[in-house]
Amino acid sequence: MPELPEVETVRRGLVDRVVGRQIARVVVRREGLRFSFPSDLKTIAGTAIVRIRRRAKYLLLDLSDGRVLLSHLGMSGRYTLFRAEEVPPPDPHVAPVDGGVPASRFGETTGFGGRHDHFELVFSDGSHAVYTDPRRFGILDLFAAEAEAAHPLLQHLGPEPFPPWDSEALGRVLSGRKVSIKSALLNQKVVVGVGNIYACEALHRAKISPRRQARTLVRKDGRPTERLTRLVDGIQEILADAIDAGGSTLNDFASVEGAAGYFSQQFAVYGRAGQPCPAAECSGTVKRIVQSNRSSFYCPRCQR
DNA sequence: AAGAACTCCTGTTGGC
DNA sequence: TGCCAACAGGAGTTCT
Repeated sequence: MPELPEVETVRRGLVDRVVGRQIARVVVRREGLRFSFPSDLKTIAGTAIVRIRRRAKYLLLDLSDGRVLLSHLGMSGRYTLFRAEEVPPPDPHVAPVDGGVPASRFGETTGFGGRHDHFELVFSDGSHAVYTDPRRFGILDLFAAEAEAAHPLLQHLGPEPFPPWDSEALGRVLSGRKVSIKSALLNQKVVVGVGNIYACEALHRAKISPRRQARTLVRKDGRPTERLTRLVDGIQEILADAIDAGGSTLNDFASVEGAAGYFSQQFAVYGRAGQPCPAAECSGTVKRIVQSNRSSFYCPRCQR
């Protein structure tokens, strides 16, 4: 589910509700997600969350003892926050897990003790943050702040898709590359934060075929083409629109759950195979193809 | 070396 | 109605 705008929306929701809180306890309900949970995860008890940053699609929670808790939502991860008074009553028929909050008979719907609630942070004021991830593609890691720059998941990441990043920067990376522009956009070494959906949408806005070779967007002298300029504009516009859409629902803690999902307005092409291209003056039909094992949606008529 | 394909997992959807 | 294959999604790993 989450691409950069969704992760940013979750970050903002968490900032409002957990920055400044002290972690009283960590409840772990399974071994790990994609990777095992860090063996010292429970040692974050007693620290406070002092800041929450985002890098690419990673959330970075700065702890008061100088360590960083890294969280990636994978494809189905979400956080649900409960105030102390919202914690559901324990079900006497269900044994507590890990000495933590007993599973509730409401667990499946509230996020408490549900089958995919893998860990939770219990704060000293009695509130909770529950991490739920049915597909378990998420990642959790813990390391000292000084180790961040060399972290294997972070050190090879490309630039954030916002200024000063621009078409010249993107052009330098794409020069000579034969890979399709769509696949290039999904490569986090090229630019971070753009996932399958927004890559399709940005290419549609820029009227560029996802099949076009990346190198054809760069002139021989290394300068960006008009297409490349349109593409960077398209990426930045759609990400900004999506963040705004997420932000508009932030009052409600539901957005922290990720329930807001992708910003709700209709996508122009994503998931719309067989439907008419919504671009002005275009009479084409949206088509679905597979690139690098991922679905691409585009209009062969207006996207060249 | 670059690019494509495969892999992890599970809930949902579409076709027969 | 029931069964099952296909699909979705991020990114590390493996293959070509």
